[in-house]
Amino acid sequence: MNLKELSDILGLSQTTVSRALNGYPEVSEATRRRVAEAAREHNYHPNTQAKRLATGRAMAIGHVIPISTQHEIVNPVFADFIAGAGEIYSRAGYDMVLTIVPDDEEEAAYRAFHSKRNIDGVIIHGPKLTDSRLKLLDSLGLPYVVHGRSSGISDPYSWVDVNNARAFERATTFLLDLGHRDIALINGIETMDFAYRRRKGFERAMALRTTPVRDDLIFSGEMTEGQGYAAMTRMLALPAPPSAVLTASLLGAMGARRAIEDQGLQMGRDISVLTFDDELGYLSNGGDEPIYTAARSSVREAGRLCARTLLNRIKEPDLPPETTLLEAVLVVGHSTGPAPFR
Amino acid sequence: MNLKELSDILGLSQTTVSRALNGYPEVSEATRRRVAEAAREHNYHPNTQAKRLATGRAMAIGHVIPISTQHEIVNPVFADFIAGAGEIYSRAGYDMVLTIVPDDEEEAAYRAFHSKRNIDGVIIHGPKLTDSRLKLLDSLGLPYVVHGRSSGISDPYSWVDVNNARAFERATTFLLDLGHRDIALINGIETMDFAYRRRKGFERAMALRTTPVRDDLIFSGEMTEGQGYAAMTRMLALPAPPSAVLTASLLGAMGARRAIEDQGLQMGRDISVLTFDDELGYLSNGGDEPIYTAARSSVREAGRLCARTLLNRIKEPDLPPETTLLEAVLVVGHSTGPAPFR
DNA sequence: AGCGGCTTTCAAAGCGCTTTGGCTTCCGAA
DNA sequence: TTCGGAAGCCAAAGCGCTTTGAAAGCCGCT
Repeated sequence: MNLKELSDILGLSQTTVSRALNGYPEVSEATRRRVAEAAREHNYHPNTQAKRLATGRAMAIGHVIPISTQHEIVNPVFADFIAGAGEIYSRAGYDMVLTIVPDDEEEAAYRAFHSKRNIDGVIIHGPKLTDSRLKLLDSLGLPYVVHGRSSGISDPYSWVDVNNARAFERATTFLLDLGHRDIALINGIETMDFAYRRRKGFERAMALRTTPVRDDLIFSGEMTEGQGYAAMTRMLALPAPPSAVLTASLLGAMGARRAIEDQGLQMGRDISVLTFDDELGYLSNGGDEPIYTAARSSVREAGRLCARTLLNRIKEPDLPPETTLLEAVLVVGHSTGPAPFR
Repeated sequence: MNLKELSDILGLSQTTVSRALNGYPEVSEATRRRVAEAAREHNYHPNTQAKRLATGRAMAIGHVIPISTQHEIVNPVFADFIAGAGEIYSRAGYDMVLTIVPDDEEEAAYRAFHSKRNIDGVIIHGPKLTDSRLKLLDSLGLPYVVHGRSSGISDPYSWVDVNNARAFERATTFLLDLGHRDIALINGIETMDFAYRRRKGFERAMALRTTPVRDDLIFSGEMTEGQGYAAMTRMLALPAPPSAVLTASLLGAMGARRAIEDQGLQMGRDISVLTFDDELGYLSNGGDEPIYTAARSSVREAGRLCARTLLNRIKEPDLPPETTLLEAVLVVGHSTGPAPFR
């Protein structure tokens, strides 16, 4: 059943039927109803491809999901981010198209998106300190919104980000207030903007209290359970181990906890752990009462916001860039306590 | 730059240029080279929408990802599954389009896929015991491959599955051999086919050794860390707690471990834990030496296989259904040991 | 010279929609 | 009674590609 057949049945022109179904004003209410009725009855659904060709809009948003080339890891926050964004897309009638590429082929993926003209805009995930993708997309004229920011880029662009610096500054201050001085940081990869900002926040809090940052208590790497475990194990073996640790993800915190308990120590008493919590659906930080003290911000909500922002930009391309800064909330769990005497 | 412009430049017809670029034989090698050269030089890329409309093929595969309505959880294995499938799709020039829906709207999502005609086939995730989606897709004539199986469906269909029953039977036997008799099962939701089969495998192994299955040691629910923790905690509080537990996922096992250690017990000595391990990138089960004894099977590889099978079916729709049964390998870690005396 | 059979190229007809520009009606105002 | 304009509808021209059916050119053969 296509438009032609339907309009033949109705004894109307394709024009009128098309207009009736798409809510244009130059159709009488009576015919509009008649058309809608017939469309339902004959189970008519416009062919998406034809519509897209005729309108020039792809009605789809692209996401390029990089796979870490070293470790073959897909960032686990994507699932939740996409769940949030997808909700908005489907409500607006947009498709979500995903491309999964090794992280050194990302640019090519964006180019392919553009030259195949099968999407109307993209979300940039995991921006680097100075991310070359922004320039690329600007030059291609492809609307985009960044999930995160890119500190090295001064031109304005649209983004949705958590105030990572502030979150880690507050988290660090929280630990300092508890008397900790040897505070470790198990961070994400610091070429990533979010990790860089977190480090800065951490350093700022330490500096404000004139507490030295110890190089041997800083780790930067992929945010997995295994890395958290390995880093924590190494630090606990130091002559002067930390009394508290900040981790960049709940998985990392779980790894750190495992390392702590492997040494016969107890989290929250012997070693404090404070983590960032993206509120991933399958990895909740306890129920009503959090297990880990954490800076919490929902990545799913960020997905929703990114999607809304992007759809706006596609509708009104000439609007100035729109930015959203989310604040993480610091929730207190059982993983932190006063610094023990040494 | 479109086909018409390019062919004008070349002084050839659109037909010839199209054929040259698509590798049809009725074009001389000389012109083919000339055309390819010009296409590169003028940066010509065919418009995907137009191509799709003309050929009637969408060159895209649909995935419907359900969100648990009760718990708002996106199954964490999807990320890895999709990474595997996406690899195959992009190599074959296919797009991957995702729809995220509450799990009670799944059927509608498939219908929408079909009536919008914007995909050539779908992957069915998380089949139920008797999954209504298969009938639906059959009636729509939409090619599909099931990741998993649906025990209640007798008509043949294409699937890729792990031998869950066998894996859990072997795992259970492994624990029985270590002297365990009070073995707990922390399973997935048992309306899901994979969980049902795991339970069957467990029961079979127990029956073969005439060991009673205790109802109070069976839990079925969402496979999260929190659920694993809660279930294990409850079981440890029983008058006769289990000496070993089978969990359906690494996250569940991590939760169980946390519960065990909360009680001051030690995993592998006081309580044995044996888990299913989907080899998720961000959740590795230790490095060379596994932490958890586990039945292991890569969900990413399953994604690759599903994708290949589906693309085959799209190319050759009349082929009889193709099925692949993967065997999980049992790897021994530190989470299991002989049953302690009571 | 004429002919059948290749090879190579082309014009034009789709694919199923949107949208432009124009054509009828019909009504109220002049 | 005429006329302007609004309301409602339509034919046809795209959108950029593929594919059908036909034609032109060239070859060796009789």
